[in-house]
Amino acid sequence: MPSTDELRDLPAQYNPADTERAIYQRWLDAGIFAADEKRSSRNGGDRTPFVIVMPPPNVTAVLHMGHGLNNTVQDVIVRWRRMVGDEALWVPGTDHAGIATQNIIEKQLAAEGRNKADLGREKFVERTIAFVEETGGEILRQLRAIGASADWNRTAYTFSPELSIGVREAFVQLYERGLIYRGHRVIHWCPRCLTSLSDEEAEHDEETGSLYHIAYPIVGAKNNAALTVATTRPETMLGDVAVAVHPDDDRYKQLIGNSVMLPIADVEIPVIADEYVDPSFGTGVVKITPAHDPNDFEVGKRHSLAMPVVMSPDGTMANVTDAGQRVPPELIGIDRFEARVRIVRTLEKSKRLIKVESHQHAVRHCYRCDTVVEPRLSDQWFVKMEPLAKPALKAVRDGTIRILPERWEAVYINWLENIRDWNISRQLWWGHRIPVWYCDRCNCQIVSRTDVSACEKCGGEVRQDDDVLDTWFSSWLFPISTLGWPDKSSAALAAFYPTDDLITAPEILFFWVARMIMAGFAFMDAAPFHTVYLHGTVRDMNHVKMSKSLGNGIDPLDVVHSYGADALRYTVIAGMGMGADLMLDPKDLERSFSPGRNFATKLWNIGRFLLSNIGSEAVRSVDELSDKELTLPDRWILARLNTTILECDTALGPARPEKGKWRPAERYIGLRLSEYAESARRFVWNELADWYLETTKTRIAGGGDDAQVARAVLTHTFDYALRLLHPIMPFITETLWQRLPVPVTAERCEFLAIAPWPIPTPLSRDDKEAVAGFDLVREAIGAVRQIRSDYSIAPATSIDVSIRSSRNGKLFAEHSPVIGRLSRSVVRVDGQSPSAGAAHAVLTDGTELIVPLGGIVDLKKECGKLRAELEQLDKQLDSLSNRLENEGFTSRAPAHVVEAERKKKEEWIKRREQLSAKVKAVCGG
RNA sequence: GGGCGAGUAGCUCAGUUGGUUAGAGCGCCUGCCUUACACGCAGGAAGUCGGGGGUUCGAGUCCCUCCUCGCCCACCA
Repeated sequence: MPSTDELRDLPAQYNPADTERAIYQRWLDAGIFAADEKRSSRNGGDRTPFVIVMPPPNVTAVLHMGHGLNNTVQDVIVRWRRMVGDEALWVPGTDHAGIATQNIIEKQLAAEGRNKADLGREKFVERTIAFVEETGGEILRQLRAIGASADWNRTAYTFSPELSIGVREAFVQLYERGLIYRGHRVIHWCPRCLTSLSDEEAEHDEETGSLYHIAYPIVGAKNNAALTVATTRPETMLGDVAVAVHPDDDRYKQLIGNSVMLPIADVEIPVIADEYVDPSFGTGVVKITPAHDPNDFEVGKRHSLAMPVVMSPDGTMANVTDAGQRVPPELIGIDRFEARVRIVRTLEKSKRLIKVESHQHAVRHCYRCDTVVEPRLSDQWFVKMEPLAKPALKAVRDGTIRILPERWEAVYINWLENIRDWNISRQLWWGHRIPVWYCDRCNCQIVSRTDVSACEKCGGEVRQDDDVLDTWFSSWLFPISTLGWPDKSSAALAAFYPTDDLITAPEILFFWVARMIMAGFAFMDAAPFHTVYLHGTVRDMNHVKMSKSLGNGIDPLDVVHSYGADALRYTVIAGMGMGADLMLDPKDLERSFSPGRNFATKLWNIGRFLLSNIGSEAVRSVDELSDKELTLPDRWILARLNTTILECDTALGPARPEKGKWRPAERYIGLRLSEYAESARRFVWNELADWYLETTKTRIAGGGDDAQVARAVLTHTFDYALRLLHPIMPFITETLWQRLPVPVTAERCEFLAIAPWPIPTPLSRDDKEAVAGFDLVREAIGAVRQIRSDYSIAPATSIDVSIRSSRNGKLFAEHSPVIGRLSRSVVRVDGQSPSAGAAHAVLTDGTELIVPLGGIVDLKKECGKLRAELEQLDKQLDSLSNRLENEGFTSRAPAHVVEAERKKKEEWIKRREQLSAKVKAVCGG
């Protein structure tokens, strides 16, 4: 424990930079973030486990506000549960981020004037590993700066050898269950990343394009008759193998079975009938390009059409497969968008272009590089999703899993109900290689958990599939793989799976959250967590999402440096309603973060007052204080503390469902972190600091037994306040708490971070009476302050206040020193009657306050103000009376409402009397 | 095209099952460096609750409709 001198030497200004790092190190040294499997009740220990798995940031990422928000929310919850006494585990980790990381290395190479082909696959992967080793994990180090209390011993990486075992296991298991298959179909292809993408990775973007109407001459028809097709993508027409019309479309019925001449390519293609065609759109005639459009692919399959591929993987025109010489030489090698322009120009010249309409449509883009994706026929590995989706749907429907805010549950359900198979193969070099080997000799395929060096059947040479798995194929296993799966005897898995909360942004609900739920059921037969909390997005003041590329970002480390981690955390938590976006001003950090810093400073100064006035001598325990010893303010603040603890607990809600499933009543409550923060802040600032602390000054200065009581209550209250605030502002609360004098009887727990979460103290006292009593005292102080302000009485001018009270005379007499001190007045109880020329105030209990104003103020002006106030009150009273006389109201409104209105009327009448007395006093006569 | 959310004080947002004088923080105005704190203290101004219609004794809250913004989903080329 620090010496008294040390306590007194608390610097006047709190400087987070001086202390945060050291405190964090002490937490680490003490191992308080490390969870122990043996202590988990699931392994026979005495603590209920509470587990959060961190959404692993990309291994190449640097900390931005989004991470700051996400991880602060997680840390607040984990710290709360740790204090409550759970065996709290927060599993940190990073994601190897296939495409994203590969893109970075490719950019590096490009800057060196090279490309990945120059290096070759092996060298490229080596280089990427080296890069990740050097820079990866930086983001996890940065998370420590904001106080993240993760169990760093368990830091996971989706591409580590341990987690890779799980990836293979998952693939093989699903394959064996018939849920992974190789499919030949049109998928989303990114011509820049040169890989296929899943449906989720190809993002829709609304764009204004053109709808080109093109004439395809009918073969053998007279007068150059033609069918006009409408398309947004003329460049794919070279791959057309038919034009389709609706079978019932009278306009075209008779042409079915005929042929048309495909312009430019100059090949004959049939006119076919297919229900897929919507006669009311465009011309009612659709060109069918099976290799470059998913719908056309289906049509092509139905009609057994050829599927010529007329574009290279990089998006340039070429006769790739089954295309013959459809692409004319002058277009070969031309980029698809340039080809579109040239084709349109050619059609125009040959009068085949009928018209061009402006057209709104959604175009899909690569979620990593924003390139327009190209639908492309290819062979890929798919996961059959419907069987996996079933239990995941049921879990949310039956309350095994809840999603907050509630509205996301509908979005989740809608997606799963319409789920489509998941393309998991990527034509990349960075990622988990697909565990499939091919033997060209006997033409077989081997799917294996371990590397295969020779064909099982013929002993021939084998080659592994070139493709890698979608990054999300490893991330979806994170809750189980980080805990040891597929080793089902893993102690960690037994102790900590299923986990509890999953906290992330809605953007990855489908990418990650839904798939984790499916994986949980598929591989562990249990939901991975019972609560999904989807928080908002960090935006600037124009509501634009913060991003480095837009330059509207805020570097959390800058904020930590200038304002402290606690200020950052407080701002993020207090400013964020359930699921709502968080607005911060990148151009004015002061505006965004000063409230948090100011609150930290407030705490610091309460601490300074407390330590310099109370010293480090052990205080008495509040449990031992008798009712008689406690003063009114003591009882008031203790009652307020109890209320505040309850408010915080209510806002935080139940940590887990009672019997494995959320009951409707509790399903959508809790995790209202901003309400929790606000309750704690209001208590500390507006009750503890503004009122209670002020009342202790005279008592502590007075010495004696009562000073000891004040010391004890103040210390206890601040102690508990620090506990309530610790999850939000861990650094400053720990710093101050470490120096708090401990009650004589208590055992000092080493760290606030593991000190017990407050529970309301059972008070034998009549709380209600205490609260009402001290509220009266506060009201008296407020009344005098109001008078001083109304009459512009300078602080230096001392005024006399007479208090007349029949019922609460004793109360005011007892607290007149406090009233005097806090209202800067000389207070006399049972003073004179109100007379003209005096300010007059009446408290709710009827107590009168009289302040003689002789020579101090302009009474005339004040008189006018008062009369206006009286008039206003009369009006309101009138309308209230009318309501009560309205039979519709008295007969139809519930009795308690009518009763409440009657009571209110009585109160107002009373207030009217008081006000007219005031008018009389000030205005005279 | 389908679905969801939002529109309340200058800004960011609370407003429980309808109950009658709509709240907080920041900002703003006034006065104070009162021996924990000017990163502070005290006092104050400020809202036709997006528009219109309806139900009701009573609507920010329920219903209908329109407007504006945002998000998610989607194989009409």
